[in-house]
Amino acid sequence: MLDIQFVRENSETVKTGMKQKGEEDLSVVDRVLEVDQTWRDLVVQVDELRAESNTKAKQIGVLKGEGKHEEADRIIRETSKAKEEVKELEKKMQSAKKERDELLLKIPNLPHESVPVGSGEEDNKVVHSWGEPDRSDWRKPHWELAERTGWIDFDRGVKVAGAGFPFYRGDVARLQRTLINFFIDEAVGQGYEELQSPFFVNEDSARGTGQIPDKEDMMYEIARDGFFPIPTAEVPVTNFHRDEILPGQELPLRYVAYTPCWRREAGSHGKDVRGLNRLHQFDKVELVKIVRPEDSYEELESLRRQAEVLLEKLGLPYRTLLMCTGDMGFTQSKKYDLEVWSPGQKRWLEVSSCSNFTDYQARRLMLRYRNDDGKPEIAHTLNGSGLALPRVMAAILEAYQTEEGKVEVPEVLQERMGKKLIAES
RNA sequence: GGAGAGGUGGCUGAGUGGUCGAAAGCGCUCCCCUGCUAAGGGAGUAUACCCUUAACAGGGUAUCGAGGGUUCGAAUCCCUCCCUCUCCGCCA
Repeated sequence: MLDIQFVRENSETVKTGMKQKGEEDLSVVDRVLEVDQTWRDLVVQVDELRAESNTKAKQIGVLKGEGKHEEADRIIRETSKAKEEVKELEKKMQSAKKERDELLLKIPNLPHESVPVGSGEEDNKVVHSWGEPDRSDWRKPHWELAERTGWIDFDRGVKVAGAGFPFYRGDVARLQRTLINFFIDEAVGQGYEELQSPFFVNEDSARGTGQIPDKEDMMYEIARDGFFPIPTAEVPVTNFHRDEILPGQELPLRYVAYTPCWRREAGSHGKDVRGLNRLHQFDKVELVKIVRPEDSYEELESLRRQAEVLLEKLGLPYRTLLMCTGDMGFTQSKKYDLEVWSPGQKRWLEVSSCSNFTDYQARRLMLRYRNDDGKPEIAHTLNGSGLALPRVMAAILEAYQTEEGKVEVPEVLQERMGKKLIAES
């Protein structure tokens, strides 16, 4: 959420940013300010009343200590009246605070000035591209290849779990594991700390990174035990330092974590989601950064670069999009999407999304650091996929397939993989 | 899963109804002292919010695992939940 103080002082800036992000109801800003004022008035009243009764309680203590019981009883009688009043005002104050914060959560993070203003996909800017997309006609989409060879077993996945839960077999399973290791090792080589996280989180964590209440439908829920299977490693890893004040010299913190991800993907079916394009369970290597506010946009560039290099090393043509204001997420101030070319489908597939959340996410997490003045300050958080596995797998299968229906192993993986060619098993 | 013990500031740890946001020690910061080092002396050292102020700063409120209750007054008493430790059971 945004800093209430900032909203108080910059309501017009907030509205402008909201409009750019495609929010229609700007009245929420005024309502926040209104309820905030109500709350502040109540705080003053309650604090005064409490100060008064604190003073009296102390007097009573002193009087009783001195044995002046009658005087003490007199004050007690006075005070018990005020008690009711405090209770009532406290209730009002709490509900005003709650209302204000709920409204505040409806205000999105504001876009950075470098983000193109626009309303949809068509306004996203291609800022970088690498490699030549292969538009020849003979390449099969990965699902045809995978089904025919039995490398990826969608049908048995349906039997055992459901649609969107495939089995990977033999060399393709091995290729996936090799890719995961490759991605992690690359990040570790760049100074990221590897983290193995829980795959389930509690409600506080889901709330911390904003899955609740905005994106509840995205997650599976294990209601009986109060867990949510993670939709992305962003959730456990960013929550790692929730409610902490980090020593300033520890920043920037950079983490890399491999996890499976579970997403309900309610309502998405059809051609675009065939094969590996969209799954209920998939693997992802995620990069998370916790940085000083003044560094966060620079850190976003290096984060994006970290992800881009992986595709280059794999020899997969891709392009990088700077998302426009209208196509950005609620909590993001700036976001890049990396799209790999899928030569079998003749389309771009999103394999990474690198975002700067500035202090928006960290405020909710109470994730702070001690700045150079020794004062606690909200840190900035960033994350990006490096990379999401299924679509990279799809692109590899399609781009590296041979006319005999085999798949070459990308050179950078050959040694780790222990082979150069994946043949039908 | 059963039985018991416990959760206090950066850390250790005292505090079982009143002047306790909290003793003491350690750590940290600044100052003094001492040729250097070590030792010693003094001061300071949580977080959030609100109010006043141009600012420096000052005042107030809340917070002793979380939430609720009793009371004029709760770290201290009661209830619920969470977590940690010990023993037993189970288990990769």
